[in-house]
Amino acid sequence: MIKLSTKGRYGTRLMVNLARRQRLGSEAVILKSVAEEEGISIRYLEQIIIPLKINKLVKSIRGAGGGYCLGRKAEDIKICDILKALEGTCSLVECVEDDQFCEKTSTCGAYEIWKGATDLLRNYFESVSLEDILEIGNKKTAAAKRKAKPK
Amino acid sequence: MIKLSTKGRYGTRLMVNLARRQRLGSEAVILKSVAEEEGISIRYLEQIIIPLKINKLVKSIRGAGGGYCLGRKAEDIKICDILKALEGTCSLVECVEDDQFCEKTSTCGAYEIWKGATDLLRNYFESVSLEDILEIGNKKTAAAKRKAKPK
DNA sequence: TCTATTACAACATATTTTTATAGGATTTAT
DNA sequence: ATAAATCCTATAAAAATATGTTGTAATAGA
Repeated sequence: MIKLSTKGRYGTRLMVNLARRQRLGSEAVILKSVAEEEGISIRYLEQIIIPLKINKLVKSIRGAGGGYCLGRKAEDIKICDILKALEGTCSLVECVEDDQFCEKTSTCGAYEIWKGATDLLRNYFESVSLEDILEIGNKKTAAAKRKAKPK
Repeated sequence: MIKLSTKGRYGTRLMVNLARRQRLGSEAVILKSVAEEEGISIRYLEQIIIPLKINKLVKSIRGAGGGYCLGRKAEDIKICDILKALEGTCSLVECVEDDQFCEKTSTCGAYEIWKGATDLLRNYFESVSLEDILEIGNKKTAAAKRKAKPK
């Protein structure tokens, strides 16, 4: 398994959840409700959302009646932004980002492979926004409805 | 970091090393020399090579003068084969491989993203063979030589 | 046949990172 | 004031990442 960590996965679901609820009209979304909907421990989400907040991907409103909302428009938040905030980088291996990391990069055969794969991934994650994901979700739901109630 | 584990990384370097030495005429390559060349603990390589052997990506020759060699031609070993042997799968998340893994896949917005990224990666890793990597390495070396000794 | 070399195996141990839970402090609307 | 939230710190549990030890088995070459 080329592992996308739980931080990256849960954090993305958190952001998608926030985007969806915001589109449906919610002002501030409380983390507890996200935790329940997504089936993730609220204590863990609290930790995960910190870097999202630091990177201005979400804004927080403290106190009663508070919660979280997106830091900017859903179409301006790319998956890559989320992963970068949570995992440090969007790449598969350190050496692709940091040429100090390994002294063998100039002779390493595998390097070119990790570079190629990382570029592919980064391109993809840079191209997809939260808005795009919501659209995909809508199509899925519509398709499911057509299947359930044909004609 | 979307992490490619050390098993996957070291294992790939091990295989590339084996392929290169084999092309240069070595019969059996002893693990100790790979460990030294790659700067990886031999103890760890011993653990990593076990699944490579089980999956017939390498053959072992026991006893004095023994060592390891590729299980088949370098052009017939794809990166994907190596990663599958070492990491179980070539995918970013469990749910893409195993629909029993998470009950939310039908409604999960993020699912389509992980699926798309995984397909991209798999395609790429299925397309690159050890032979291809050696060719890339040759070009790099040639380019470096041209640069060092121009005209 | 003996010896050195090498793979193979089964553990044990240590360190670090990831994953997750817990308790309480702080802020704020009502 | 109180309840509802975020915020902050500590700790626990599990997995990944190694390293160490003590062998056994196979084989080439002297």
